[in-house]
Amino acid sequence: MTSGLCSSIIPPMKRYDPKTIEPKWQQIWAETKLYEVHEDSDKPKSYVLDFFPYPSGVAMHVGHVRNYTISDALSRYRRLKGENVLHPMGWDAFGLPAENFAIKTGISPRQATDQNKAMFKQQLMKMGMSYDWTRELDSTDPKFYRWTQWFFTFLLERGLAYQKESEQWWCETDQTVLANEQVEAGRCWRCHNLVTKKTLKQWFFKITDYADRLLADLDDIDWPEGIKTMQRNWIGRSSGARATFAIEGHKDSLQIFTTRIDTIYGATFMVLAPEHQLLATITTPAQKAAVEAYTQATFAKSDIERMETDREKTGVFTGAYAINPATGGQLPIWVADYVLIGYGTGAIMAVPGHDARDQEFARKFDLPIIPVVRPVTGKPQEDPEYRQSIVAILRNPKDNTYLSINWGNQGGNIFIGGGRETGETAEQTALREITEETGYQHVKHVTTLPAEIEHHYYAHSKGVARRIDVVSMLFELTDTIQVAQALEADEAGKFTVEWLTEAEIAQKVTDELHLSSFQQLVQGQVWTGEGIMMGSGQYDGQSSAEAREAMLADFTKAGWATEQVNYRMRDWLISRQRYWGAPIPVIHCEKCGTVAVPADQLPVELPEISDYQPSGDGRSPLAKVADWVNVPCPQCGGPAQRETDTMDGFACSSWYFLRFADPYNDQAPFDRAKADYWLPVDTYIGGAEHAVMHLLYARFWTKVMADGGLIGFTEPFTALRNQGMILAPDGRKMSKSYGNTITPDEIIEQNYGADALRLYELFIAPYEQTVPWSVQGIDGSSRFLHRAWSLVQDAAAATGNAADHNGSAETRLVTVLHKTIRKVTADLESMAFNTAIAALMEFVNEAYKLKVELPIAPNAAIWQGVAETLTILLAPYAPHITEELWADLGHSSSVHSASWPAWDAALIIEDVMTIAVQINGKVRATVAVAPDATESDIIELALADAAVVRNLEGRTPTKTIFVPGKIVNFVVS
RNA sequence: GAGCGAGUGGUGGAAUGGUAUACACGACGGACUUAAAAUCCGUUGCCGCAAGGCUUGUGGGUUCAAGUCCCACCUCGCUCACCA
Repeated sequence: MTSGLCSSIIPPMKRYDPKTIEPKWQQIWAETKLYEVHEDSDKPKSYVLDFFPYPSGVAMHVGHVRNYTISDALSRYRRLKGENVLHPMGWDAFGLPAENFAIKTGISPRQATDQNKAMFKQQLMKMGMSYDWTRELDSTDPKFYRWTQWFFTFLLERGLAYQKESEQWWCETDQTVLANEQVEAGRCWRCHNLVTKKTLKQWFFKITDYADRLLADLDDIDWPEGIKTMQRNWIGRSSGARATFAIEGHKDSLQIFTTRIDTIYGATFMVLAPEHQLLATITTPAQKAAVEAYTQATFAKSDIERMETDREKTGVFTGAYAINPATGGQLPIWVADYVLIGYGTGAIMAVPGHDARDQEFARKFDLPIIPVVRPVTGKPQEDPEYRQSIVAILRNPKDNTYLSINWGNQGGNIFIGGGRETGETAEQTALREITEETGYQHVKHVTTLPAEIEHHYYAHSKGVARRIDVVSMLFELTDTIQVAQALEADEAGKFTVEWLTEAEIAQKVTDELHLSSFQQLVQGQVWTGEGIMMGSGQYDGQSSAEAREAMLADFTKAGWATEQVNYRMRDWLISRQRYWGAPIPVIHCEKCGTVAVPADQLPVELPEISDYQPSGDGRSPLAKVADWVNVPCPQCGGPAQRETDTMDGFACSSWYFLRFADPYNDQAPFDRAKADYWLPVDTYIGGAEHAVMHLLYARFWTKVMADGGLIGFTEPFTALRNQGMILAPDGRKMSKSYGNTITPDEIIEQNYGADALRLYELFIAPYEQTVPWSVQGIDGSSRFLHRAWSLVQDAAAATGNAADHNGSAETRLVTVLHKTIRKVTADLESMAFNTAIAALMEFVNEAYKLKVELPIAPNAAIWQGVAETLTILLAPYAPHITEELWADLGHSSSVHSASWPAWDAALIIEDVMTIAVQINGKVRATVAVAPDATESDIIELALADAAVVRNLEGRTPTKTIFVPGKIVNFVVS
């Protein structure tokens, strides 16, 4: 056949039209139940889960769907690898937005939620996500929240849920209390209005009981380090001591918490939080008015004002004194708002010598500052030589600069320093060194640090390790007359004298001893680090760490101190004064007290109401529904009232991942065998914003369930991955209010289709990186799909089986294909989707070039095999087009049920290797060699290269580095 | 202020200590077209006509060899923020 005839007979190539292909396959997948999974499989299980989304009233944008695209690609890859993949989706649908919408419009939260769910699901369906929709969950479905309520009673029975009257964050706008985690810089996390405090009787979960395990188990899970750090900081474990201080003339004593019991000899006053109960009893009549005025003023301040950290310290003396149990000394007791009632005991011993806040306070109110820890700087060395030494900082008061010596490469800028000679005072040494090294003579002593610094260093110029005790002094220049320097031989000409400003010092002086001297002498900083004890009686000379242990042991024996661990984390406030949540399943009976609703009476269903306004008295709208509130007591049958608070939405998301394992169970929240089969979640994917809330709560519930024998594991999410945010093309966050959102729907509509969108979501950057969306960028993904389509369609349509073809082109094609399989496989294992897709683009580009030498039509057999592999490699990201191509290649089963291809290492070996030739580390030439060329062959070839000869300039290499397959490096002098 | 992360072309980005700038966007040139779009083929870090030289935030160090490892600094992003 001639080519002219051919083109008139062969029908034109089938056009790639995502708009017809995508809905077609979505329907077929649903009909054939392609993504439904069951436990009865001999394949290894894998559970890939997205964070539980809240279906808001605004459609998802391309940033939201990045999360689902990543997890879907991963799920599809794992299925192809032969794993039994659970990949479910559901709705975390309780919450304020739906309720506030109801208040505004009268549309019930139920109705709004159902609409939003439908919209979100529709969006995900159009994206071709491979969820097992038979397991879809809705946390607002009574069949689901029945079990959330069941867990509440489960916690109640175990003493892990309790009720307490306490002051709590209160959002006036949303008319509800908030958990600590939900207050961000003094504002409500939902409406961003300032929050206040309100005293209410509230339900709590005792998460603090699990603080140690929540901390320790972080070590064993594969989570981003940043998230683990945030959780560690949030839990905020600090171990220290609780100590009792007697109060002069009172029976009551003062309890304090400190992590630095070693500094107790340096305590010079005590501070109570303004809310501290003892204040009323210990304040003397003379100070009463002042203290009351202070506390009143404090309470009148908003919490946001009180949380300002750069505020000047304020406080008032109470007139009372405590006795330092270690020294017997008298310590004035002050009240100040920098001490927080919620942490420790709400009272501290103040050690202004070693705590920056206490020092700031002491300076302001002229209280004594006593150092009891000598600073230690530098790294201790073996067998050090001991010397006494000085650091002298000389200020020129005229322009506020400081004299420094620049040693260049030998150590940068330092101040004047030197060893003390026998019989010399520190001040004499300083004056001598200043004159010798700089020639200045007329200076006056300003101040000396009260504690000598112990410094360890290696003196390179003398070749010895040294431990020195250093007296640090500040001098001022009285006039600028200089005499000649008198330098030691090894110092002459090696340094220059420079006058530096404070800002320059911060940049240029890096020596720990000199910088620390400057910070303490000039900037008034205190030493908060470790060191050697002084002024502390029998503990003098011990390291601060040793003293901490010794004192704790001694003081514990003496009966006035005890070891104590404190957590920053508080118990989880679970009650909310809102309608749209799971009712707390509790009934208050006058006779029986607080009674849990029995399991067989669950769920406590939300009544339908028409008025969603909060009741205005700090109770939820449910309080207004009399026939729902008034019920007989489950225990005595007498008159009783239901609890009207509902649960925080985070209760639902603390266990939903277990329900996916067994979503239809009406006897239990889940069957243990099913839960133990599917869980823990293998890969959990979502944004970093849930670092401390959901992820901490879910870990807590999992541990409670494990302790209760409901499951056989203690961590819910083995691996966690955070996807980065997609910003709008303008670089700002996508937001309805900026009008810069881009939705997946509009991109699919513009004929790009879901596959191009999915591909671009993954190609745009590494998945964890924040990146602005590029409107034109998606063209590249779309073009690539069209090119892949043409290639595979050409192969599918071809029928030839040429015997006499281009063998070297075929080898090349197979080599490139197998390299691509290897690269794509490795990249998917590490979720490097962007480079996996780049490798596929390279392969298609290469195939386009090779089909010139090895035409497709007569070589159909070769190209069809290549096309099949390419189609499978592409399937995880572009599930629709690959399904269509797979069918056109003659398959009747789904490409998503195919097997992931393996690569053959033998086929990857290239027939020519390129070796770079370096001279002194610079690439000067490349040589082409056979893969089996020996080292000496290659070196000989390299030395013969014209560019190499020219650059060697007749020199003979003194050394030759050979890295097989990579480089040859000739070292010449 | 503290902790964590990141600085590579015009842009998004690539690179087990071994040929920096893969892949893509954009731009430019060409083919096809009556024309445009689409498509296909090229060019594209900087300086230079070229030979060649220079280049991964800045400065230093380790190494035969540094974007990569070490030290200091600068800038940006995120998180926490008086937690004793």
